[in-house]
Amino acid sequence: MSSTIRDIKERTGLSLATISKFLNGGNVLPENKILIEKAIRELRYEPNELARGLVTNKTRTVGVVAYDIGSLFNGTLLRYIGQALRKERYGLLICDSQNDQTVEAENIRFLVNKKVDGIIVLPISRSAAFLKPAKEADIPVVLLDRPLADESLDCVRIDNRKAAYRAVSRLIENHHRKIAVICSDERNEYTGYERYKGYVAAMEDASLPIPRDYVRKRDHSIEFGYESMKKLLSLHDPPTAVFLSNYEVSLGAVMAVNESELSCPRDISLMGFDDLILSHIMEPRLYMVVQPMQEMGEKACELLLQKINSKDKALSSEIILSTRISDGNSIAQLTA
Amino acid sequence: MSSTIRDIKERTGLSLATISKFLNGGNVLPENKILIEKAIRELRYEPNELARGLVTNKTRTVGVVAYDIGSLFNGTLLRYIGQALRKERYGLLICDSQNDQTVEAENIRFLVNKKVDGIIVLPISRSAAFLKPAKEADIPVVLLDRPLADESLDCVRIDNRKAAYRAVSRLIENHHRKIAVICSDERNEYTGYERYKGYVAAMEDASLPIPRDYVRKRDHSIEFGYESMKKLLSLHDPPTAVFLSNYEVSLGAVMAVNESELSCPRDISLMGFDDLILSHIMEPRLYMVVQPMQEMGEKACELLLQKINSKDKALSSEIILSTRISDGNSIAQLTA
DNA sequence: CTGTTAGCGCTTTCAG
DNA sequence: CTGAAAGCGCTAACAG
Repeated sequence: MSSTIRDIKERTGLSLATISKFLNGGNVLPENKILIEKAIRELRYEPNELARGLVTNKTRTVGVVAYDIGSLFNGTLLRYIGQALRKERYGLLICDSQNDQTVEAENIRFLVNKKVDGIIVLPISRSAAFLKPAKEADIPVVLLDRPLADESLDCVRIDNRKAAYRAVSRLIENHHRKIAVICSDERNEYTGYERYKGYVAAMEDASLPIPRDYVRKRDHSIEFGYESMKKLLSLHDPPTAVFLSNYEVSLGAVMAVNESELSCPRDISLMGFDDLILSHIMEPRLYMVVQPMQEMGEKACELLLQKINSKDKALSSEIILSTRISDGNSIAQLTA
Repeated sequence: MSSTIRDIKERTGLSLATISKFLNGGNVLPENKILIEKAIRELRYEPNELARGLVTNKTRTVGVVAYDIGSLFNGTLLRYIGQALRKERYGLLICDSQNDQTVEAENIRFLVNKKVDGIIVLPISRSAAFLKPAKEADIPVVLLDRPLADESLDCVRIDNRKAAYRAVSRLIENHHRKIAVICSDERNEYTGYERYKGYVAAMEDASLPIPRDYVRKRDHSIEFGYESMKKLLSLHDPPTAVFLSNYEVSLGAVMAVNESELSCPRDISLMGFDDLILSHIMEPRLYMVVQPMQEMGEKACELLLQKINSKDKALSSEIILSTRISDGNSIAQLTA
């Protein structure tokens, strides 16, 4: 059994209050300070955070609910969040929703019961209902990557539609007119839908047609990217460029191109999304929409800590971070 | 503020003890049961887990300390662990060590302070020192993927050396004699070293030479796999086969081959490690050493829960799970 | 600066 | 089956 503050009391002859005060950074006589420090060392005392949390209603711990801990996007963001929180001496509790709304709701309840001081959510659900337990317990929440449909809460994200618009525009600037898109289904995913809309807007603004065959919508997976690219390449009137609207799809699509007889950018130009691991190492080096992952993680933490430390819950703010397009060699400039 | 057991007492006129008993699954009169359930619903009561943990010293929560949450290997394992724990109605707290021993040690202390019932560790450190806080608090620990050098603790893993030996033997069976290896450095990583040893043993048992140029040792990264494969392919006496000893390296190496003029398996045969996302979709389909990720996650949970629920701490056991080699088309059969 | 006292929300004897 | 009371380990007034 580990030792308690009471053992220190016995050992030092001081009162609980004095010791507690010392532990929390208060001022005590130098001689007592030495006494207490010695006792702590000898007893290997560690404060019981449960007891502490029970009385203070603060745990100096932040919870993160991620929609899929197995995905690189989530993993990368989690890493940055962890680093940011560590700097502020906050602990981090991560929960995986396994892409399942039921689990997601449970996770919120779990963290609320653990009395975390705040929660960062990478949500699956589009509705705010699952956040109710946090709201009732008055625990601040910040959304990351995806906002909700029915309530505007604090959120850190990019403007997916604009990012996609710019990406497709870049292809158009290079005189591509036959541009296809591979993206995830709107029913599944907020970001997929937004990016698709961006593609459509860019095409329409340039008065370019969007043949049905050029739109491949399904899910956020390597398999889908691979299959779709194979299909696109085998069309009797194939596109000259493809907008790959997320990381997994980008990976799969590049694999399909590399397996084929065709080469990028000679035969097909590519614009990808999310530079997670591949851009620096593979050929063709993809032009990609780059999300500021680190900044996203950091801003989410910053915003959350701010809400934690100021009980004026103010209006909720959306922080929209800007993306950039990293240059590669995957786009051919066609002649006008 | 959320409601407490006391509010239920007021509402029902029953005593704290009765309500507590009900909450913990004890028997109460049917009429009281109804009364309590109604009050719980109306007050949206949720037990305060801190208070509960403070008195019971049980939190029904397991902590996992992963060495790098951004890696697919960790992420995949975490996903399975989460699923297994959920089935047993245990909560899960994940901590990321950011590949840093200091953070790793902090994470252990953090979880101990959170009074988790047990901890699963995917360790960075090779020495057991960082686990001391858990030991002192009498919290059971199970290692996953990697054992420690100086103490034999409960551990779930594969036999890396044997797995590598078999993988390389498979190449040899196909009459390859010039076989290279790309692996991580022994100073960095236990598994890398073991796999390298397996490679060496297989080569020696077959009396095959190991030219210095054929051994590329550094780190567990896509970049390194890519660079190394480029180097190997450009040797004046290149290997006919390469053993890629981990997932990242496998990815990078395949990219390098696909970019080159050479083709697999015609010009170069490949044996990979860890089937995380690519095997089903890419060409060449790699022969790979497959770790039973799901079983690893599940066994680790099983073993831990067993230790949690039996205070006889018995001897520590190592569970060595078997690997298999999944067939692909990345190995050419040479003529004897 | 230090000590006394109460109490956070819950479980757990022990009587009844 | 139920209730009264003690206490888990700590912090937070308030006096001194």
